[in-house]
Amino acid sequence: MRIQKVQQAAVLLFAERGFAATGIREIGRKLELNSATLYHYTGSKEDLLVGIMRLALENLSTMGQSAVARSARPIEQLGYLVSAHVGLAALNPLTSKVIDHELRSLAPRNYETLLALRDEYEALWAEVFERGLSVGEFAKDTDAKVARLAVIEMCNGVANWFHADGPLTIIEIQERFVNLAGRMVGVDRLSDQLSEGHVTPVKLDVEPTVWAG
Amino acid sequence: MRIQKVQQAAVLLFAERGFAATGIREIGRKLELNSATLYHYTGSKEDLLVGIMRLALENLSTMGQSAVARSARPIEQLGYLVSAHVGLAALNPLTSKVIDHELRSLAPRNYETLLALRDEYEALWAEVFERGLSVGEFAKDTDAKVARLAVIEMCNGVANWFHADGPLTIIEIQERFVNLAGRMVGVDRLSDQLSEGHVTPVKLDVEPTVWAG
Amino acid sequence: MRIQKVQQAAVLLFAERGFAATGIREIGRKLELNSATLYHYTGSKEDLLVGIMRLALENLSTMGQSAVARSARPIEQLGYLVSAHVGLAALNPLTSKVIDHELRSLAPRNYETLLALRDEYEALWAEVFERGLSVGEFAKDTDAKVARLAVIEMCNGVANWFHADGPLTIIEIQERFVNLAGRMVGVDRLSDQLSEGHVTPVKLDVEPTVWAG
Amino acid sequence: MRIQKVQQAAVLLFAERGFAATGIREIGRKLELNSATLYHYTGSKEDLLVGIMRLALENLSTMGQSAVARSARPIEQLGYLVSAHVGLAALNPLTSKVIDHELRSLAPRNYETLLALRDEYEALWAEVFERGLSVGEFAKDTDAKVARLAVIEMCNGVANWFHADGPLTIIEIQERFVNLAGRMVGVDRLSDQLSEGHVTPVKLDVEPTVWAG
DNA sequence: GATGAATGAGGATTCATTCAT
DNA sequence: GATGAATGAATCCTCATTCAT
Repeated sequence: MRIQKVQQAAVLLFAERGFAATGIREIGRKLELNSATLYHYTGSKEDLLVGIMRLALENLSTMGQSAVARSARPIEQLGYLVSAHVGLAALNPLTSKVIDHELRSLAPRNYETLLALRDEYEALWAEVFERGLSVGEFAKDTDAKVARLAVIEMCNGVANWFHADGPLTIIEIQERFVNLAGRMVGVDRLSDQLSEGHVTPVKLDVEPTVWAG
Repeated sequence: MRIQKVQQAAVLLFAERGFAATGIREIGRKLELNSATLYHYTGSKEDLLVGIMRLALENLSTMGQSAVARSARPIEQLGYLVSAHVGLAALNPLTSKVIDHELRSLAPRNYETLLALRDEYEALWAEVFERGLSVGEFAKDTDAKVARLAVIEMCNGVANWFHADGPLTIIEIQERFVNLAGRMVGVDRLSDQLSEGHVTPVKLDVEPTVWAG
Repeated sequence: MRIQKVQQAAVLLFAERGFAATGIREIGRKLELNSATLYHYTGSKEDLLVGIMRLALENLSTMGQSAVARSARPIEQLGYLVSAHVGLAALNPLTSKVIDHELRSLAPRNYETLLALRDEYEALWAEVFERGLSVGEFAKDTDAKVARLAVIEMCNGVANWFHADGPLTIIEIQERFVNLAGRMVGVDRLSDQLSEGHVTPVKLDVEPTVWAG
Repeated sequence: MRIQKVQQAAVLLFAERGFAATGIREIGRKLELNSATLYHYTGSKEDLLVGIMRLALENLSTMGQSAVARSARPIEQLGYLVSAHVGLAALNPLTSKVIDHELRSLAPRNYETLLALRDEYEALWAEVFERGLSVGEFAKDTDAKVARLAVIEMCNGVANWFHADGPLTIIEIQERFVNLAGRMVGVDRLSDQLSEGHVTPVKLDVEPTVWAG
């Protein structure tokens, strides 16, 4: 039994019912483990959540930096960011739900730390939008902040409805979302402009493997 | 003390911390009321949530129908839907968060009922996208389902960041979002095509009035 | 609305579920009355019980004294006591259950008072058994105390199973029980020796009228 | 701490104050245990009651079958049934009170199950009375049903007043009750006819040991 | 008489967590 | 690593009762 299994069980339940509504005993039950045993793997229920979120947010941030580094042109950077974000959300939907919804469940100390991680990530987007505008690659009438928030939120949504056994592959989702985002800033068929192709997402260690049925 | 005040206090806390993490005593404390007294106004904590969500979802659904009824052209219908949805989310951000996040907190019976309400609403959008494509008003390469989910999710996001005392008015938000949604289906400056102007949102009875400070 | 109706509703519920398991609101509901209104009729839930038990026990005691006064012979006195007790239990089964089971629900002060009433009544029986033995009307090998307790308990039992719409009339029950009690002290067909016939029981004001169906 | 101790504490309190009037905290206090700890031993307060009643009723039923099996003659069978029942009631008075009074405290599901157990036991008595009459061992004018109910009820009563430190031993109680029951069906000195002697009762695991003082 | 609103105390139960084994 | 027993605090909710209207 490894910490990873514990985190996966936690992610599954946190995503499904929420952190507050999930009992430590439920996590134990899912692992066929006494709840007391979980305390060999984690200091507290909140620590478990923090470990999950930190890993996911650090991954997201790193991925974002790589995405931006793929090109010097804001429009392409936007495409890679969307591709990476959507890829991560589609391949790790449960973990993505957790980072989207459970920041508020953290005690102040942890909240600050993890919020900083997320802000760092969002700052990448902000810069891309600002440069896209100043450089003139984005439509002039774009509101950088509103557009940024809209794009990120629409990408987050993927975690809510994407299913691996659905009609679309992850690459197809990425393509559609890149094109949608491109259009939002006035660029058509942005997907075609990504010379490196779509970002291949990584399956996070904390993402549980759910069997389709 | 009216049921409305109870619902507003509940919305405030449910939106902030989540349903599961909110105690009935906290709601009472916010109202300076003994927790037992709350049970004069509601049958249970879940009933309180159901009352709130039903009202909000019914409102959303009605609003959506009116929006669609404003025009026969899918592209305009999309604009009005976005305008209405964003308007509601901006004027009632806390209630919107609750309907976005707390469906999962409901027991099966209530879950089904309210999910049906939301599905009814989303069906309006689905029809608009399908007709927009078949009629040829939307760009041919639009994926109706993906685009619909993306647009709705980006509109929902407004509830997460909009503040009445921020730099933008509700109408400005509506305009920007209508334009973003228009572009997503290949139409520029959709806001200008809405002959009736933007939908004026209604402040829901359950939405608490928060004082900016 | 009279206190009597309140007492009847209370007896019905106390007999069915027990005093502790009956809520003041349930009594109100049965009367289509707000629970607060009940406090116009009684000082407290316990007062309600006390009123019921006092009336019933006083009735029982009075009835017992009359029964004993009907004859100077212990064996006939026993017959009349049984006839009276069984008659009361059969005509007022719910109230009888309450006095049999709910003494323990009373606070010390009330407990003492009502226990004294019941003891007074049981003393009548004790005297009859003692005189029956000393006078030689009861079989010599009778254990006065054991027989007395056995007879009383078996009579109490009537309240548990007698139904007005059952196959036996109250008089038939009385006859059978008088004969059983007679035999227990060695006298056959005691019922035939009761020159005054069976005691006609009184329907207590607190006994609810239940409709057979 | 064993489940048995928990059951004993529960029986003590349930017998004294009734199930509904007994708090889970009181049971804990009696055991010097936090009330939460009780939930390691039982699923709920009602489960605790069910466990107690099931054990007692199964014991009663088994004992009744053995009693009937001791002889082929109904009159002796009656004697053994009374001996067994009274013996059990005298040795386990608190548990007996619980099974006599608390069936009504059970939720429908449990109520049915345990009522069936009790009915099975009472069916043994019914058969004995019917055969006693048909075979001609019982007085011809006996009303089988009434006599049966009277005898059982008078035996149940033992639990209400018997004390181990009283003047009579259990065997003496058994003898007197067997004789009383015999006379009720027209047979004198039935105790002398029980060739196997009185039934030796078993102390149930759930019966608390109360120290006389 | 009657009631809606209100409450403090307490109901059963579950919580995250600790610790000796 | 693993667990059963244990607990204090908290959970939602119901209790009997009071009181202004």
